Amino acid sequence: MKLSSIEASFNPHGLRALIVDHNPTSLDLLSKMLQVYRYQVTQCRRPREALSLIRNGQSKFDIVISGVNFSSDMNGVQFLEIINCETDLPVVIVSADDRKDTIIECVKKGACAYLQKPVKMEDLQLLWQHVARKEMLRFRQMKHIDSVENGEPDSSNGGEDKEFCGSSDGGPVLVDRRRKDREDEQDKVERKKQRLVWTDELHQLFLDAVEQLGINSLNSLDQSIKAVPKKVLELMNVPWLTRENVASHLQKYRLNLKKQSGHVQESIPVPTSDSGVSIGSHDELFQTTPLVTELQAPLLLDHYYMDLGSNSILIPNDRFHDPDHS
DNA sequence: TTAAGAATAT
DNA sequence: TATATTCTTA
Repeated sequence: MKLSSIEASFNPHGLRALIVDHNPTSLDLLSKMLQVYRYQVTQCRRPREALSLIRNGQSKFDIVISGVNFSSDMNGVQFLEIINCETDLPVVIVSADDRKDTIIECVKKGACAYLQKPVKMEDLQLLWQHVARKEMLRFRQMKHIDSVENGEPDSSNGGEDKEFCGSSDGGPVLVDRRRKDREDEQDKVERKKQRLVWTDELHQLFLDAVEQLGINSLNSLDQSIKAVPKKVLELMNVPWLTRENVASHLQKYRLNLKKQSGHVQESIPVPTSDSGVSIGSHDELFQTTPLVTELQAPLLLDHYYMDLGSNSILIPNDRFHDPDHS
């Protein structure tokens, strides 16, 4: 594993989060909030369900976000214990319980963070840090193991990779850390970063922004800076979108404008084939898209008007800044 | 030093 | 082709 591949986890995009909460409403709310930052969310009502999801390995996760109070079943602290014993997934506890004892107990049992309800967007945006931290830790461990395998001197333990651990619920579990690490590494590679898809909703926001700014000045002689990526991005107000995303889209948009206006305007040269016939017709995408009504636009506009109950919201304008890009 | 816009890569 | 990334310029 190279460091660069670790750094791929230095942002929330595509991180697979398993969220566990007995209350369907807060489960749903948390899910929506996480999706704003493009976490891949799996919901779960009961800890036991969550455990079997993790154990059967069908779906992999990068982080677990759990409540503490569950009506029946096992409680959150037990759940936390078991997960920590069987896996090295980072576990974040979310609860309205602000008693110091509870918090301390959770941290003692291995919670990597304890978030007070109501959860803030900023809290969720930063959860990737816990995944990254574990990732780097694993990296160090692996380097260590490899050096032991290569017969290099080792001052600490004798290269013991197996851990024996009892669990209150399913009997003892034998974990081969080394094998698991390899699997997880493979897994990490498989977590491809998502390629942006310009959905109708997204494109409509783009169009709205461009329109507000005034159609771009095709030649830069026009002093009033109009539809430039940064401005468009700001107006669109989609937290996970990057300037580069918009720039790329804008480039294509302008190209298509040019093509289309070629039919009307003489001043702008139109690409022609050998036969002198104008080539390149319209691109569907940039034809007049039907206006998206609030009802029709599900997730995306949801982000705009999402009501988080207590204080209505909210999409923070300061987007996450990818350190890779700086 | 930032960001726009073009060119190029995937 | 659509989108991402890199390069050049301001």
